[in-house]
Amino acid sequence: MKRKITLKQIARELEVSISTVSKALSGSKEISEDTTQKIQAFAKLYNYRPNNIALSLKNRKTKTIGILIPEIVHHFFSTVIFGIERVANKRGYNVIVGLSNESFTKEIINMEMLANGSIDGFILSISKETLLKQDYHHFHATINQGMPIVMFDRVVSEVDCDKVIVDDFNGAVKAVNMLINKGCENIALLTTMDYVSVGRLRTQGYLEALERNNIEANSDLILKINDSLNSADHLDFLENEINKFFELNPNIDGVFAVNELYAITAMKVAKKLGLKIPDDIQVIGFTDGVLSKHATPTLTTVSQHGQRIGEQAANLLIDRLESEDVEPDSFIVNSNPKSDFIKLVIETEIIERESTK
Amino acid sequence: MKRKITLKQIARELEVSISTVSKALSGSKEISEDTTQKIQAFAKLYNYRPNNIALSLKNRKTKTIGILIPEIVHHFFSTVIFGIERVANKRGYNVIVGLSNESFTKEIINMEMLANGSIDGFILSISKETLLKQDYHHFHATINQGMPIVMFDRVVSEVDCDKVIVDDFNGAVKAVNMLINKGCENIALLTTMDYVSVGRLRTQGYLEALERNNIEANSDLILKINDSLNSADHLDFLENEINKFFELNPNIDGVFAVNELYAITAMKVAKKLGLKIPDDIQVIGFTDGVLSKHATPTLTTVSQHGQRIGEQAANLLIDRLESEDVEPDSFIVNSNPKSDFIKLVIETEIIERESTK
DNA sequence: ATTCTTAACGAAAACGTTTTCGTGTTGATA
DNA sequence: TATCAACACGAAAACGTTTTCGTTAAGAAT
Repeated sequence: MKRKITLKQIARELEVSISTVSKALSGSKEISEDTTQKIQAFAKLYNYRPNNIALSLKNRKTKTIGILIPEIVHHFFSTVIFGIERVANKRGYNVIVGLSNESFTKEIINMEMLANGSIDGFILSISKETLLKQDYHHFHATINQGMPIVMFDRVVSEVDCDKVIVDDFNGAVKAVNMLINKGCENIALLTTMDYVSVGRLRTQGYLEALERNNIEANSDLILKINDSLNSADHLDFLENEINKFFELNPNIDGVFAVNELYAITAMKVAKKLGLKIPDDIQVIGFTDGVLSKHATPTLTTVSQHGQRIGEQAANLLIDRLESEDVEPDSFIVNSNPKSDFIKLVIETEIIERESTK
Repeated sequence: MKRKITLKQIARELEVSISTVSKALSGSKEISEDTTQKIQAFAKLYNYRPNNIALSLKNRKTKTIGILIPEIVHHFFSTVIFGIERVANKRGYNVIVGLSNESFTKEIINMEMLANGSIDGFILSISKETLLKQDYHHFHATINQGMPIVMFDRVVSEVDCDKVIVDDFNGAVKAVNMLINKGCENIALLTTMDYVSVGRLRTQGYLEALERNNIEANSDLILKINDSLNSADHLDFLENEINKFFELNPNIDGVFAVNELYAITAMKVAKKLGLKIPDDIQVIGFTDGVLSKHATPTLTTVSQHGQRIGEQAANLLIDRLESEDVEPDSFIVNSNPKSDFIKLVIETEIIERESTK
């Protein structure tokens, strides 16, 4: 087991100084042909690679970006990570991921753990608990320390930073419009509680689409589902809720659900009630995950392009990191700092499958 | 925007030396009560946190572990990451993830990028291309540099390191046994090409179970699917293959599939052919992912406990990392180095759902 | 013969820590 | 009064780089 070789060892072995070795390896013309040759050969032989940590310390930048997300066993989030990793890698960065598990405290701990030099900037999506508490001091703190943040999907106007969001509102409008165009007259909405902004926006889109088509919204057709309980119990609960809902409103001929799970559960319940999809009832979901593709019938859904979100977020962050190099402490008088932050809206796209006519 | 404060700045401000500050903050009794108080108060006020990079350089350990997996948009792998992150975090480690995208070259590049000081050790699952090429020099190289590796799921006997694997063989045996016990007489196997070890092991388990029950294996009932093409085309191709297969073998009354996708596709095809599940044909899959839970009917499947795999892998790695501290360069004469490596086998568990009687 | 370039290299600082080993002062002891 | 221990602190090395600024010697120019 041979430890990694360092400049110092090469220098000692070849009886030159550390600086000479460093220069020779970087091809400086300050060093003679002969010594350069000799040093480079030796380095190749021993497979010398500069130590990243030492470089990070010297350059005061780590070339790694921190991702902080609520959960990872989740199609949308893993798609975003994929996108981030793709461009990060291409641009010479590594990614280190932290999971908040939707917890405020874990979010803070994770940020503090990473903000002490381990990374150059954050890409994150806010945890549910943080959104509930509306306490954003940790974001402000790290931004104040000069560490840039890019938020995606679950963002918040109280924090000034670059953002990449899904056009939830228009995605919902498009979906509901499609249902209307395909002949639905009583369109139900399956949504979450309001504090998660994306749920709220999709709900608003639903209402907007109805209004644009001069259809009066009927609160009986809106089911808000409490998503606080987890997995195991949740599934039964969800099925029951939707079942009751459908039985109470037999006139429903279209369903717009704010996520995949609600949509396919609705399809399952509908089938059990003897309804034919898409003949008796049409369904559109949100998020183009694995469930939508493989459900029977396959689910028409609003795709959020998670990978693109990740790619854009990574580009925004890295652009900002590398622009900071140029203006060490801002030469330009910043007339309106807030306008500096970019908010990218990623358009949604409806993927038509079998659950609509 | 105030940059993070350092020991040096505290020292200058308080007119003491850097060493005094360091000692005071670590509570050394070498420093007087008074100065300690003063320094700690000042540090708290300015929210001092030691710089991780500097610590890493000094201690020659980064307290972060590198994860290298073939893909991340994949239920099993993200579950493993979840498990890793959980114990890593608990034990004071960060995780940095790299994606090989099943490519040999990307696997190597990623390893080299991380092996230069960024991490203390690897947890990885081998890419398909690497398995095909059977070229493992990069694993040997990093191990030789003193960087420990823990492999999971897709492992290989040629590399000496800790391993955490699923009991694919017995999982398959159990599944096929269950089908037999539930009355199936013509059990089909849906599997991949042999070079992915897990596919091979599950196939062997299938054969073993038949043999144990004195049922002669029938090669007509085994469908090996070429999984080299990706996603979009793949799905149609898969459905066609299985369709042909079912039509050619109308006597099939049980299906064991080596993954979720094959299983639910089989169910879909079966339903289209007018077969009732589980009455006419029973199906068991492998991997307890989101598809199994939400398919109609829900799928009986062999759960691999991805989270536990991740947790065990992380524990193995960290245990090894922290034991190395004690024996700097092994005092003990290692009589049999190979026996030092641990191979954990995580038992599978069959989750019974609606696709079996 | 003296000054000036230039080539080729080395010394040292810096990044932010921790830790070992001084060093000076104080009060007590012989 | 001389010695000693204890106390409180500082200097410096070390981790592995890069880079700035010497420094030396040789050859060219004056």
